[in-house]
Amino acid sequence: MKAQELHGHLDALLLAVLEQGALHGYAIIEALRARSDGNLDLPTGTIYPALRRLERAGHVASTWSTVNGRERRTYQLTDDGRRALAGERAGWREFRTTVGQFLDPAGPPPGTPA
Amino acid sequence: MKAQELHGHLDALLLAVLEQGALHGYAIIEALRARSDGNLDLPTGTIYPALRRLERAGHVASTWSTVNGRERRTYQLTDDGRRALAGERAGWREFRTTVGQFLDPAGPPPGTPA
DNA sequence: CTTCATGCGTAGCAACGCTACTTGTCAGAC
DNA sequence: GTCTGACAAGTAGCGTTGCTACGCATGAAG
Repeated sequence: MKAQELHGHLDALLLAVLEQGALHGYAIIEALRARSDGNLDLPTGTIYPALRRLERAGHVASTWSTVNGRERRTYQLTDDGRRALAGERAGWREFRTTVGQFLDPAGPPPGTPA
Repeated sequence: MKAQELHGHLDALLLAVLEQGALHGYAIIEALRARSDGNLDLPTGTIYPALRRLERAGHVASTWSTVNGRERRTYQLTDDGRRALAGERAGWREFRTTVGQFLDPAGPPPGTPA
């Protein structure tokens, strides 16, 4: 899929991936690819700057480690990040509903129950 | 809602609004606001350039008319635009599913049935 | 010894929507 | 008579964001 459309939702995806456990950048890329059935194949030039943004924002924290002589920077969600993720989820639901009113076939999307 | 997230989906929204009949720019803004329960309140600086993009792309065609001494530019979907809208709908569904795999609570989103 | 997977990173670009502004008519308030 | 506000169109310039295309380094495999 054209990843251009991700605009503004990438941060949420990253937080969601890290929700299930700390990962380093390279592993995040693979996790995104795996969990999306290969639909999301994001280049490093997208991920690394995004992670630094998230760190600057306080949503994630990073720690360096060396595995097999290779330097890894492992990112983990902070409490602030967890809160941010909740907000992103709410925002996503609203976005999805709003846009869905125009692009989904008629009938209320049951993804937003009650 | 933050319209920033619209990035890449605005064209689809515009095509979807025009699907139900030709409208002029100002009316499109009101239609978006109405059909989204006020969630989508887009400024003219967003709509007008977008419509010109769509026209340049051949997805819509415009005709001028004067109503009550006020100049109106009415946009209507072209056949090409109708095809584009179908594509946008497919893209939206894919996007929604992909991102939903990360941001929606577990369980298959019934918005994508079968 | 060279290639490939792993792993991090930056510089510069392009796309897109937003803010802020301008121009103009008409209706209604003052 | 004037002025405000809804209607109606438009542009210039900005900021954010993701992408392309690089560079650097290690370890394993051929």
